[in-house]
Amino acid sequence: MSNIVEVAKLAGVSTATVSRVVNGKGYVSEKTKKIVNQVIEELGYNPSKTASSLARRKKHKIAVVFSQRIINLEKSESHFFEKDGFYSIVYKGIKDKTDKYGIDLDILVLEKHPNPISDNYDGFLLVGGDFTIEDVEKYKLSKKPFVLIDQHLKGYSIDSVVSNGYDGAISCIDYLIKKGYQKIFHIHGPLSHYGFKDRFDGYMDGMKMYGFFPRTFLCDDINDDFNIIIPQIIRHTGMPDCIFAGNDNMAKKIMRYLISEGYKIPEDIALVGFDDMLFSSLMNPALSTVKVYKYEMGDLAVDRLRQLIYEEDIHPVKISLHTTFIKRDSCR
Amino acid sequence: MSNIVEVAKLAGVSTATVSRVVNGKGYVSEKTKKIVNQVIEELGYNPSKTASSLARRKKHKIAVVFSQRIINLEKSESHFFEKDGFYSIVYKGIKDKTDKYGIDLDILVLEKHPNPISDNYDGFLLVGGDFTIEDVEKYKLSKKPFVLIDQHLKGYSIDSVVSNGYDGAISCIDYLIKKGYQKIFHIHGPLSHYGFKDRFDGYMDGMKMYGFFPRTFLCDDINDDFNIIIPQIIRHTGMPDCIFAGNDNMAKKIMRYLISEGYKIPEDIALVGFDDMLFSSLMNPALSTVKVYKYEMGDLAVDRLRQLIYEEDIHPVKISLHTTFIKRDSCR
DNA sequence: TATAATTATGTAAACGCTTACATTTTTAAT
DNA sequence: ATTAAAAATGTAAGCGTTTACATAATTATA
Repeated sequence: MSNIVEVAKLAGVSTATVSRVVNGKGYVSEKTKKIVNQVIEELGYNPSKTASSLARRKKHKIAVVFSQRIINLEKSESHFFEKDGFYSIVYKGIKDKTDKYGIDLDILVLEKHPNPISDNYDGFLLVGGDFTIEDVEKYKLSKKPFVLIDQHLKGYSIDSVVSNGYDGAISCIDYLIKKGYQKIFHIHGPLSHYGFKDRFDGYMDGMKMYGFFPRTFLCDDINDDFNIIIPQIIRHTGMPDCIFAGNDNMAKKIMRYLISEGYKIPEDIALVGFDDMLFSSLMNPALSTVKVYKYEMGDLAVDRLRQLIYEEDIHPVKISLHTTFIKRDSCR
Repeated sequence: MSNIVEVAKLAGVSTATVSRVVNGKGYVSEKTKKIVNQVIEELGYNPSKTASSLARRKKHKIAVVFSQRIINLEKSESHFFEKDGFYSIVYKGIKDKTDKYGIDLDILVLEKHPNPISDNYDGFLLVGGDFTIEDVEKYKLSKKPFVLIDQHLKGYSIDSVVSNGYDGAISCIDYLIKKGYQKIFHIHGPLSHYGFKDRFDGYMDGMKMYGFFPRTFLCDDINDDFNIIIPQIIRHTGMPDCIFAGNDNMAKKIMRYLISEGYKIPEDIALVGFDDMLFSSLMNPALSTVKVYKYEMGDLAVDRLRQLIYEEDIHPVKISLHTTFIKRDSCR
């Protein structure tokens, strides 16, 4: 294994210069850049990450933290995710990007991981709506940068990458209303989850914008039995002409119920989801939904975290990825 | 973050001594050991892995390599395994042990991983029967230690951790014969896989030992349709009174066929598997099998690799974990 | 053309450990 | 009591980078 000294010697420059061309920062003339790169090529020089880590005081290693709930949800137990889950795709975006940058990645479970574990990582990716301000405070104490994915805490200046559910919901409602739907119900999950809250707000504003009466129903998106919930809602509030579900998983369960009760979709009742999961286009009828860019969320979050780690005086931002309404067969 | 120098200063010793107590090697008196540990405790000193890696020229990082076939087999696609597969449990053994030692672990796919990737790892764990001598030669070239898991290449002095299928098969055949079975057929997978070969040899020797005629049938354990294979075998060779399958997965498929054809197990025909998978005890009838210590294979392999990495002049060994016959309901 | 600003390169001190080797202390052997 | 061996500790040179700072070369400006 050749090292930076050999390269420097052969190229007739100092190690500092080699370091500069390798890392692409600082002034280097084109001429020397070329020479150095040539020597690097010849020697098959591979900079030592370890030495670099020591000198830079960076480990080139981050952790992605999931809540136990998410891990269970995506059915992992001993190792990891099924491939089709929402967060599984977010994770794929993360993993591909960290691989590309040569950043090591560990998976941590929020409820389990010991404190202070922060010594081992340059930063954290906190994934999912379960993160509370209390959780986040702990990471703040660690003085290591982190970014929230698919969660944002109102009133706190915390870096986050989320999907723009608000505008997605509005464009969806907009479409539905223009198609003549009037009694559009919104069935959503816990509003402590940013995703649900944002979609909720979009729905509300969308309905009000057109002067329609919004009707929303909170449920436990994971544990509730929709065969019980839906008839309850209908009994209390009357029959909607369209149900706008908080996500595709809920929409799936709702559809199952509706079909089992003999409703025709979309003739008797329309149904729209949110997320655009892999299964959504395969449902029968194919589910109209609002596409969330899950992979891109992961991808962007890594970029963001990298900036926070390697650059200084970065102002916190909330990155919101636009969503797109996808019309399929479950609505007119 | 405190460092070794602070600890040394406070403890009134040299950094060398601190290093010795931290790593538990070299001479240190009990007295100083106590003092140093106390200071470490007080300061919450956490040795820098990075610095240690640099000084030791070790990365504290290994890779576990699976073949694409195994990954597919255990249904992973984007991330990783289902939890119940054979290699999934081996992996769990590996993961727990590396976590314990603070060794980083990467998963690589044999067919995909670029060469030379060896710079990034201290060593390799090569998992599964798909590894050929050609594959292995590549790792030899890298000059990094590696150990084969669940595979052993005849005639080569390569470190490996396998299960003792030979004695397991013998004890199984021994049991069956003593129970009066005489026409015991063995249906096995490719003999290039050490596991199958070893069990095969055990079966052969066990049968011969009692003077019974062995009958063996090779099949593609993954792709073959047992609804076709089994009747073929019976037609050609006559009806066995017991089938000894190369592994539980095959036994499962065989049982499915036999039951569909109306055979009573074990009254009409007995069936025994190998591995003791999670599902085996849940089958109906519960499958008799030979338990393979999968978790322990992973666990031991890590220990072994660690020795190879950190100690010198280690003589190569083959570690063979004894198996145990488990009598359930699928045989007398 | 002289001077300032910009760009290019080099020097050398970190980063936080490990370890070969040297030295001192303790224990054992005679 | 002397000497040898074993045990304990220390010294200091690495490990392979990065980077603050200094210096030199080039380009722009007046």
